[in-house]
Amino acid sequence: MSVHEKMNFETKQAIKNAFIQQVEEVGFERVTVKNLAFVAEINRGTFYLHYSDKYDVMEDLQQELLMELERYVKHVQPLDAFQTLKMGQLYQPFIKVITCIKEHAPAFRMLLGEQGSPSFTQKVKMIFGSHILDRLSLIRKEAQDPEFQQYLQAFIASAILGVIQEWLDKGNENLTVEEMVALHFRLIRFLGNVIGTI
Amino acid sequence: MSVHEKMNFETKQAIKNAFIQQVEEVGFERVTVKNLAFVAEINRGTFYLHYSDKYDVMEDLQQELLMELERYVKHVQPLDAFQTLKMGQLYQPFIKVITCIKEHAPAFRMLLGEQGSPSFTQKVKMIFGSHILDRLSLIRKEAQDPEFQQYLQAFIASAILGVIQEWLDKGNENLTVEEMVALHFRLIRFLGNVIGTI
DNA sequence: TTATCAAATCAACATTGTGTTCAGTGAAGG
DNA sequence: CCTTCACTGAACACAATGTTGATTTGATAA
Repeated sequence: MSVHEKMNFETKQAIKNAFIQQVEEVGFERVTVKNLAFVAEINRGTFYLHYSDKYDVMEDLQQELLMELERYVKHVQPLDAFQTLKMGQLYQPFIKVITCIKEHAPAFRMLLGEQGSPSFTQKVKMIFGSHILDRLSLIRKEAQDPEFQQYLQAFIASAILGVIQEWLDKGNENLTVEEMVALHFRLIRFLGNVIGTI
Repeated sequence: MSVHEKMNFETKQAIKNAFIQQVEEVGFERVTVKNLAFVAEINRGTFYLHYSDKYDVMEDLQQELLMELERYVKHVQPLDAFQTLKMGQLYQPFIKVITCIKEHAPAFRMLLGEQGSPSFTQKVKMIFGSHILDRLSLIRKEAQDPEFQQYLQAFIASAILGVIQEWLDKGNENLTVEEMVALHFRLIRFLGNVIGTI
């Protein structure tokens, strides 16, 4: 634990950036405090004035991003059964999620990537999955069965996050937020058609 | 590297089991060779006769499971556009995947879980995603556009794996393989309906 | 200008896990 | 009976950890 109350914000930020860079480079397990200090250009002792260990940095970073994600998702328009029937309304939370992730792309790319954290991925799914499910259950009573609801949420949230992960992998300049939304419309429409023919 | 050629198979197995148990308990990063040896009830030196470090164990375990998964998935009936039109045919690879994962539930639960490996998860998605996509592109020319195909595969494979992860979490006695398949039919039918009303 | 104080530095320390080596043990099989 | 071989146990140098205490830096404000 740190003894000091107020500390240089930029040092913490430097540590977090070094952390993101190092995890991408060697994977979380191979990150050492020694190397973090070197990359962040601080003394190893200074690290311990801010964090107790590398797990502490990881948690701080995840907390920061999850709160940011909540903030974005919460600012959707209030729920309304009639409005929800419009696709744009149903996907309001989804648009927010894409925007937020694009805003913090390097951190999300790391945490959702091959060297990232499964528990973080799970939490991200929960956050926007529950918001989408809230809207779905307004227009479909079937989506209110708790057992089914749970799997439905896992299904939809995983599908969307899977596409987002692919998008982050490619380097996110490839597609804009609007194109991502259009892509999802196309994917869902495609699936609907396939199902229709069977 | 190990010096010996033939070694006791049970010792390697004991190490792998200890590894699965330890990763679930403390997470991969906190697993130590010292503890693995203790849990597996072998001398620490003996560990190094079989593996060079804990990463080596992780890779061995992943290889073993990925090859097993390939084996299951490959044994599907040959592709045929007419047959593929039947839902059961389209989901042949999917049924194989569920069966294989259920067969090796403890290892998959660990590797696909919150303490698991994102890169392993990615590889599993690729294996069964590509098989499903092969079948889909037989009946839908749209699924042949490489750019779209890539995202479609991520979308479908992630959705299915999301449900499987949920199923593993709950303890897999909860649903049988047949019920899992039925659940997926229901999920896809549900989505089709929702899309239809928009 | 100078005194102050928080933040960062630097060196030293005990501790813990690593990976390697090597002499020894004990059971199975020719 | 004696060889073989997986495994044991103890010792080793090495590297990263987390902590401590003394010291330097630099911004602020009296």
